[in-house]
Amino acid sequence: MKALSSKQRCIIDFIGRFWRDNSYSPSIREIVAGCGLSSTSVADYNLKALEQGGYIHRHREIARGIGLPAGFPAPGRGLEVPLIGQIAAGEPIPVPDTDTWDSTASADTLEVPRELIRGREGVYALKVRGSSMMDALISDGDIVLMQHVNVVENGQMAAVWLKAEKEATLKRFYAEAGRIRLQPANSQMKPIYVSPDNVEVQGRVIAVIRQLG
Amino acid sequence: MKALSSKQRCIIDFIGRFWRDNSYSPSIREIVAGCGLSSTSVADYNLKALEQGGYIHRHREIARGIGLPAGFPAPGRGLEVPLIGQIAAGEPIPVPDTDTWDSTASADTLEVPRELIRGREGVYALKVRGSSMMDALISDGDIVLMQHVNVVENGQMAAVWLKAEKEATLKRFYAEAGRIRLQPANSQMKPIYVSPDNVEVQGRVIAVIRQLG
DNA sequence: AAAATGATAGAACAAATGTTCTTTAAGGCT
DNA sequence: AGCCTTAAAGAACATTTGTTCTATCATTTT
Repeated sequence: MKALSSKQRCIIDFIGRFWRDNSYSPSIREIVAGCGLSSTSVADYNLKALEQGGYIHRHREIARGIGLPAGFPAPGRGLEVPLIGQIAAGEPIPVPDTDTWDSTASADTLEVPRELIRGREGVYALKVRGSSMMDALISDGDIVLMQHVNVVENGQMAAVWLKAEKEATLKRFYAEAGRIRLQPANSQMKPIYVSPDNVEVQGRVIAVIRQLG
Repeated sequence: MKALSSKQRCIIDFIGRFWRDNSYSPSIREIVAGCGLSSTSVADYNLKALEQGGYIHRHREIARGIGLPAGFPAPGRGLEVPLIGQIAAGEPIPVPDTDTWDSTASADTLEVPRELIRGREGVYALKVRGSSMMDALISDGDIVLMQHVNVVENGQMAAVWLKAEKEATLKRFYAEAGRIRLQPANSQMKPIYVSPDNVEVQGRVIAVIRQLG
């Protein structure tokens, strides 16, 4: 299997983008336009190569019958969010830049139901490592779906970075007079009080997914 | 908005089925064949009505450009599982019949990532009511993804029905000599020992989804 | 250099497919 | 009955769109 030419790379990307936007495959001529090709035969030529390589599935004689292998993002269904790393107490979270948001740049992605995201921007996923979050009903191996925000409402579960302690943790966030209360979800554990200068909100938890067995 | 005629019902179902099988929309003439219509104009006539009712989206002049609203099952992406009810201690779980498995018959469905199901059969979802499962890191409002099985391996989280107590609960399941140990996930709670005759496994938990904020 | 292979162009063809027009039938309503 | 709306038939039409054929140019191989 040979390496993809830049044209072929473009074609695959275009098909993926087109699928994302329209829920159906582009026609040959739309590929020609989208990738700046000069002729439908050039598109056909490269599509044949791509099909042989298993990058796409073509349905002969069927209009807009180009399919992408499973695992490709589809509109209206699940959404792909980047799984950007793990969170464990004592380690910083590598939050990606919100401006240059590009899920394809991330090594690993996770498909999640659209209902969980509900149109929110800047959503990413973290894998929880260690059982240090057990007090928040989150255990080792869970996936937490995060939204990258700098400010959260009172009572929301958030990933906060404690500058002095150099520690990231998941806690419920309460802004009180002159201080911040970080409340574990477990009533048996006492809240932590910190100065507003000391905390940096990295994102808020919008969902938890735990896979068993 | 008027009720759907049987033709229109058939058309929508056919489109959905076709989408499931082929990853692309059927052509008008395929709809004609699939629903036993007599002419393309009949299909067009009903498709216009369906579009007006918001049941489908049509892209004019685009071959196979019929789209279905979000939430419809798509191949290779998420899977729809029936959300068949709630589970709370003391109430029975209405486990559906495995033979007549029909997710469309269920009132509510949930789309879950394919990775969570991994090809398993008989998967359904339950909404957890009450905080009685807190000891298993599952709280009120969580969605538990269940697989309908009659026997589980030791240590797996399962929904068990205690015949004598007439009570359903989520616990870790351990078959020991002459008895069954039902172990809460929380070390502060003591296990329950019951007779094998008294327990009926309703399914095992394969994932937990918690939605916040 | 000659031949072979890979890639590109342009055009034309044929099939697939959405659209529309006319006609007919069936009820409902005045 | 007469008139209207809804529904259906059938055909024809116009685009869209996949496919193919031939010629050209570049690159590699012999």
